[in-house]
Amino acid sequence: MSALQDRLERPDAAVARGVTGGVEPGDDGPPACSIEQALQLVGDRWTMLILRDAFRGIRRFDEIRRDLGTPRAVLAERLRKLVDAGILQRRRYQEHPPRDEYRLTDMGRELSPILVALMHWGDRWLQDAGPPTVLVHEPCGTDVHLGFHCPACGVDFGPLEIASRPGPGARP
Amino acid sequence: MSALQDRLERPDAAVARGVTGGVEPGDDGPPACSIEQALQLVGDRWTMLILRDAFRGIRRFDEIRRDLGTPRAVLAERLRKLVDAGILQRRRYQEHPPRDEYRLTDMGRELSPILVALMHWGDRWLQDAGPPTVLVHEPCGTDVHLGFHCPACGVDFGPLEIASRPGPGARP
DNA sequence: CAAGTCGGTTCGGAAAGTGAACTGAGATCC
DNA sequence: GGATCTCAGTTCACTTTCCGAACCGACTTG
Repeated sequence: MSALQDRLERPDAAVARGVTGGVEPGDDGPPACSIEQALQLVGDRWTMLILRDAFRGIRRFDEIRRDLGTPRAVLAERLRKLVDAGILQRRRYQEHPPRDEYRLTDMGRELSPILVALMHWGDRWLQDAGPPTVLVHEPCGTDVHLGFHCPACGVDFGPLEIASRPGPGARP
Repeated sequence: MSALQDRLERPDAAVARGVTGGVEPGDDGPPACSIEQALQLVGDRWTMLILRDAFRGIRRFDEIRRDLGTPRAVLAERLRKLVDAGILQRRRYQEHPPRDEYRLTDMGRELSPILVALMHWGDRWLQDAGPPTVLVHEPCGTDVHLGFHCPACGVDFGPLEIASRPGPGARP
């Protein structure tokens, strides 16, 4: 039985020590868990949708606002936060009148697996008419597959074969 | 130049027609975009953290509450929502006193790529001391790799090689 | 029978989200 | 050259959600 299977089945499991989290009494500094830290930046409905738009090539204030219907104040605040975090970059695209747009940085572009994973999950469980959009590997046109792969074994696998261990940045 | 590269570079791009989204004037029914639909269920900081805990084997009300510090009312509401959606299942684990726990369904378990993608991104961009936790392929102990893979070409690739097309469930 | 645990609900105040109106720089129209 | 338009916000009043603390009821343990 795999480690995840174990966690899924054992009612009294105190397993999975690896993933740190929770708010300890003397809570100082950022949370140890990367998921929690990531969510502090992008774990918000509007933020995620803004990023989806960025991947779609929608990057001007009013364009985003029209597309999503985000209240202006919220959009301005979220864009500020994303720029401060280094996920978006504000760039002048014309001088007269001066206009800026928000484009993904490398940091932002690497969020794509998260968006793709959300999309695949939504396709599979929420869309009964079939996926409204499919992503393809452009050179060949084959449907994009996002999954766990082991370079050592050369196999694809599912969540049940995953185990977690403390990493180099683990805290005492 | 790839389709995504195109969207990323062209300032006037009206590309990426595939991914549908936005709120059309006579907005009826669920959004066409799977990302948006998925976010309506799991696009919330607490919800994501509750799910992270579920993967860690934390599944009782008070256990979650202690771990995350979620206000009771919020936790109760989120769990209700997740159960209604079919992501968690409420299951009696003892009769005296009657106690239930919340465990992942298949639908919930398939959220793992989203959590893993969040974790990897957080590890890479937010944790300068190195990842606090690493996920390994249990049979061999190698670090888990989550990525885009093309079964036809047999290669791994990045977001720049992705193109989007209307799928079978696309709307007119 | 008193105290404790688990899984909630209820409540009042604080924070965040929301739509509408306003601003201000520049372009365009007539 | 004045009126209007666009873009990218800010400000404001109002509503919704969140939050922490208190309470509750079923059951167990001492």
